[in-house]
Amino acid sequence: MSQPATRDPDLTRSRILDAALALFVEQGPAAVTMREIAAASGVTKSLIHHHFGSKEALWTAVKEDAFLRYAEGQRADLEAASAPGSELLENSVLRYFRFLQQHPGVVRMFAWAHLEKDDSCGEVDAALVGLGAQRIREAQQAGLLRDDINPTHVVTIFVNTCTHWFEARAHHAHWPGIGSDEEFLEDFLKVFMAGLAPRP
Amino acid sequence: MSQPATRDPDLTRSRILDAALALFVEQGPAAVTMREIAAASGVTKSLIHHHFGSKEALWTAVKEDAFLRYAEGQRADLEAASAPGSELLENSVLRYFRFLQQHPGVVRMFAWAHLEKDDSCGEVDAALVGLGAQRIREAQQAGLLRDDINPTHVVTIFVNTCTHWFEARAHHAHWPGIGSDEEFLEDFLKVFMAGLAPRP
DNA sequence: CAGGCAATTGACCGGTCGACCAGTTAATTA
DNA sequence: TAATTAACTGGTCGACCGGTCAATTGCCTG
Repeated sequence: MSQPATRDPDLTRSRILDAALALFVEQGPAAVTMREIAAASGVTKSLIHHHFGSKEALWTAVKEDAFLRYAEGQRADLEAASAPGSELLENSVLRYFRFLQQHPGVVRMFAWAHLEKDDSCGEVDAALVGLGAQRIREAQQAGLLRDDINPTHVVTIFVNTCTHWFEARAHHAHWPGIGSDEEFLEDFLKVFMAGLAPRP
Repeated sequence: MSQPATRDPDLTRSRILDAALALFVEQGPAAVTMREIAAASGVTKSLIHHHFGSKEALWTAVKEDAFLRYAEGQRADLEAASAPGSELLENSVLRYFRFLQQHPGVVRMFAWAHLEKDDSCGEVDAALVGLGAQRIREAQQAGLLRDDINPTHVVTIFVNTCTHWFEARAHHAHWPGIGSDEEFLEDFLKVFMAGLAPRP
């Protein structure tokens, strides 16, 4: 454990956070040891305690960091996409699906947090969901989507479907006749969009 | 740890399995100790090793037992419901939603299995999904449902939505405007059924 | 009723865990 | 440059982990 050329506590902190994130996401908080994290981040175990206090506190910091980055990425995506009206929802689903496809760690992170009943992670995206729901409400008022559905539930439906698709991938692989990511996404979008079309 | 009135290895085994299931579901396999399981099941730690060999083997046995009971319950439900045609799908969704609502442990059990990439649990319900998909295919051929959607994907969509609803309950609680179990179920069914209605 | 065998026990093992602490080293400040 | 503070290290602690083992107990069979 040779000393770094120059001391940089911020860099050290982020190195620890990165290594811890990778291990926690993969094995879950209970299965990871401080020794593993120390080895993976090239730092002594004592130094982790110095910076974060305890394993519990480190896990909390890792979660906060990860969810913050997730929320920022999603918000950037959401604000960049200013396509108006009817295609906005379809694009949102597509964007969210692609995001999870490219960030499998995020899905696992949420799953660990849910299992330990950590509801703090829900606060980070409450604003995002609120914003999405608002846009859906506007589309409803413009007559582009049926208006007898709670807008928040519209968001919840596609978030649940997409998230669980990636969470249970290995499980679903055994199901007869199941298709690829692309085939499933296409089918889901067909059903979802048709289900939300304005009623005659 | 007084000896039981009469020796009954089968009862002992099932007592251990029950106690282990409760603890594993609650805390996850890595966080539970053999000593906890022993205390909860009123049995010595050595006896658990005698009957199951190791913690790993016990966890496997617990999963097999739980998923088997799950699959049996679902199959019974599915066969009992012989309502023909268009209402069959809606009833399936309702039945699945109610089942998860009444068996929160099942949701967590699947989540733990998914996180450790255990795909063996997917084998237990492959047959169920196949059966469900077959019924949907029949409804498609009878013109009761649109036929341009993969029937397995139809099952996957509602399974994902319902499962994740209960898995992420605490998380969603922070989302603005979100409704109760009943309100969400109603909205989902509206979108889902309308999305699957035959195309004009 | 004798004797074999599985169920069951409590004591014990080596190993690893998270945490702590005294000491050293480098940057910062006055 | 002297003093102060914070980053960083290696060693160590008690607790607890999963697993083993010899000994005991009760059931079943011949």
